[in-house]
Amino acid sequence: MPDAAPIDLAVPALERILAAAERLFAERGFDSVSISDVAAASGVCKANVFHHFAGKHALYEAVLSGSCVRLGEAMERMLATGADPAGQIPHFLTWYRAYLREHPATARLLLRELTGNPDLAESGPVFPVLVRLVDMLVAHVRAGSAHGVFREGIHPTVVASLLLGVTLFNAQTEHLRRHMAAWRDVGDDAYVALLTDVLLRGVLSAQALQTR
Amino acid sequence: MPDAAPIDLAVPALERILAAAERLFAERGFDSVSISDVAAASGVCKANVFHHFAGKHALYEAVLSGSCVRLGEAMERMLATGADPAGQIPHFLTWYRAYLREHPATARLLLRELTGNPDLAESGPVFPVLVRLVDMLVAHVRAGSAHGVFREGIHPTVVASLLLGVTLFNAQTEHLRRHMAAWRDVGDDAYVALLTDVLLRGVLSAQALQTR
DNA sequence: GATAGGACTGACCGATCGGTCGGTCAGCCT
DNA sequence: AGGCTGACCGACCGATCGGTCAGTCCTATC
Repeated sequence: MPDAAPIDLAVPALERILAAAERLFAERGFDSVSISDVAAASGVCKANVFHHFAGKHALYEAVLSGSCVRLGEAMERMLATGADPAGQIPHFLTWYRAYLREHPATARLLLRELTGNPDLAESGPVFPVLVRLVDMLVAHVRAGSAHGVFREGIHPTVVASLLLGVTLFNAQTEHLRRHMAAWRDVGDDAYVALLTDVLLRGVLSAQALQTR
Repeated sequence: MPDAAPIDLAVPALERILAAAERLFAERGFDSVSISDVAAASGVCKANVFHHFAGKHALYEAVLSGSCVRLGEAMERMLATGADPAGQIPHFLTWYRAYLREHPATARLLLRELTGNPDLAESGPVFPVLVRLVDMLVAHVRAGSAHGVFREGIHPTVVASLLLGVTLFNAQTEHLRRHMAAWRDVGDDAYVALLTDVLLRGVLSAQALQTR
C-alpha cells in the first residue's frame, strides 16, 4: 500500500497526529478518513486523538488552519522579496507552483475546501486566509497597473483569482496529463511556460486582434 | 434543510435512484452519502437500490457515466453548430458556462473526480470522456490556428485544458466570490467578459510587451 | 387459472464509525 | 512522601455503515 509513512516516536504525539491527519485528509477527504486511521498512522491510541482534540471536526479544522497559516506566511515572505513590476506574474507563478509541489497536502486540502465545501464562507479557518491571499495578490497586481505593466481594463481581482485558481487546479490535475496522449510532448516545465505565455499575451494573433 | 427535492412516483424507481444519487454525490461526495440517503431521497427501500445496482460503487459509476455521456453529447451538438474560427473561444466559454450552471451536479461531480481521485486515469468512465472533450476542443483550436486566429507558439492542448479547467474551477467557486468584498463590484456576467478578455488578449500592456 | 420472473420490501447481519470511560503512569509542586 | 495534572491506553458504547435474504406484489405468458 502507498500509505508508507515512517513513525518517528521522537516527535511529540500531538505533532504526529497533526501531520498524519493532514496527509490522510488531503489524500482521501474528511469522511473517508477515520480517527482509527489517523491514530494508526501516527502511532498513538485512538482515544489519545480525542484527548488532544475535541472531536473529528476539531482535528480537521486544526489541520486546515495550520495549512492555511503556513501558506499565508510563505506567500508574505515571497511577496516581500518582490521582483520588478513586469516580472511579478512569472515570479509568482513559479513560486506558487513550487510551493504547491512541495506541499501537496496543503494544495489538495485547499482545493477540496474551495470546491467541495458550500459553507466555506461562513465557517472555518480557510476563508479569511484565502481573502488575505487574494488581497495580497491584488495589491501587487495593482502596483503593476500603476507602472503601466498591464493593459487598461484589466481587473486586478480577476487576474489574482485567475492566478491562484488556475495554478491550483492545474497542480492538482497534473497526474491526469501524464495519462493523456495529447500531453505526451509537453513536459511539466514547458507547460508552465506555455501557460504563463497565454496569461501574459493572450491567445489571439495580431491579425485577429485587428479584425475584432 | 436544503434537501428539498420532491419525489415524483410517476417516474420509474431506477431513474429516481439515479437522479437522487447524482444530486447527493455531487453535493456531498461518495463517502458522505449512504445508500440509505439515496433510498430515502428517491422514495424507495434501501434494498431496492441493491436490486438495481450491484453495490455502492456500481451506483456511483453509473451516475458518473451518465453525467459524462450527457456532457459529451451536449458538447458535440454545440461544436457542430460552430461559430467562425475567431469567435470560437467566446462561443465555447459562453456555452460551457451555461451548461455548468444548468447542470451543477455534473459540474461538481466532474470536478470532484478530476481533482480528488488519483486513480481516475486507470478506472472509471470519466477519463475516456474527458479525453474526448479535450480532443474535440483541441481540434477546434487547431482549426483556429490554421486560420491564423491564434498566435504562433500557442499550444492547442494548453488552450483547451485552460478553457475546460478554468471555467470548471470558476463555476464551482462562484459562491465564494459573493462573500468576498473585492468582488462586490463585479457581476457574474461581467466576470465572464473580463475572464474572456484576459484569455484572448493577455494581461500585459503594449508598453510592457515591447520592453520584454 | 397456474406460473414464472422482475420490482420491491422489512428485517436482519457483521463490521466499523465517532466518541466515552475507567484507569495507568511519569513528572512536577509542596 | 503525598497529591495533582496531563499524556496516554484498552475496552467498550450506541449508531450507522454496506450488504443480504426471505418473502410479497404485480404483470406478462401460457
